[in-house]
Amino acid sequence: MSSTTPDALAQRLADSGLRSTPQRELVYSVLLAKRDHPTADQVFTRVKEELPGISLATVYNCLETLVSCRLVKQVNLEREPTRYCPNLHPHAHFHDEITGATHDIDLPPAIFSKLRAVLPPGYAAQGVEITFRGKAAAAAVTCSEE
Amino acid sequence: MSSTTPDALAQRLADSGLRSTPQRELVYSVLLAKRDHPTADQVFTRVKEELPGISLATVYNCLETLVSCRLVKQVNLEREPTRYCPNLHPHAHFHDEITGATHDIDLPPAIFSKLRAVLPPGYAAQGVEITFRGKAAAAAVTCSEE
DNA sequence: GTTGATTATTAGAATCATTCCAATTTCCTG
DNA sequence: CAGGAAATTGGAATGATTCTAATAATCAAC
Repeated sequence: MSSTTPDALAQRLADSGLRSTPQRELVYSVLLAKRDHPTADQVFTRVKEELPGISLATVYNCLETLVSCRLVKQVNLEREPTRYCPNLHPHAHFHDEITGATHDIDLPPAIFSKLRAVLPPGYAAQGVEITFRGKAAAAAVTCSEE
Repeated sequence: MSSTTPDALAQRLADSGLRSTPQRELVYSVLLAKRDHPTADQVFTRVKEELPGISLATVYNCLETLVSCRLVKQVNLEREPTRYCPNLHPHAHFHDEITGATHDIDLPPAIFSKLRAVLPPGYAAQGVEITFRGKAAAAAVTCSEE
């Protein structure tokens, strides 16, 4: 599992010339603590328990900062609110249509060469995003669970 | 190529107990005419040239109707406005980050079994969505071009 | 450690795609 | 034609996100 600890945050921020702040640390630790792909609003709710004075704008700012530091990825499903994911491994998402939960699916590196093969010549993909929709077995557990 | 003509529309609508209207036909023909994955707003602009009195709400309604008839698919990239696509073949999307254009990429059926294989037991995918990001060669042309 | 300059946070206003609403209008069916 | 269902319409409402301008925290040098 990606051993990206909250401690790593200060370093990453410094690398980008940014400061480590209580808000940023808390937002990041909330993402690490419960990897259920929360929305900004859900992060806001969780973070407020520890830091009641924080504002939603700050949560958005912190999330944006974490994304720009490449510590967190955004996940967009349909037109729903953006979700945030601290899993940096190459992975796909499985959107359970029954529960609404989103699970991470680890991807073997081999799949990427197979996918690249479907691109016509001249297409240079810098990234791929794979999203499944369907039903997940109740007991199913991968690298991320709710 | 999918030979879904505007004529097929009336039949599909009837199958769903819906009426064929000038607005619906025009919206659909606009999608067929230029397969560049337009947004609702872009469809609105194109449709107004022929039917100046049409309202944006109607365009949204028509698009929604076409989607519910399974004649058109929605494409969501990041948090950008929803785009509409009359290509019913299984296909991926390639989002050209330079031009902003979205191209269809035909998918060989084999890729689906490979993708299904990455799912842990218990996960039943009903659909997959694959989106590439990167640069497309200028001359690149697939089943859909701008 | 005070002074500035830079960077963060904040509350609330603004934006923008989309949906909702209530009021016509259109279209069948009898 | 009359009645009723289905569509369309303009405008208001929604909701996630971004912007703005003001305040607060932090850092670097003196």
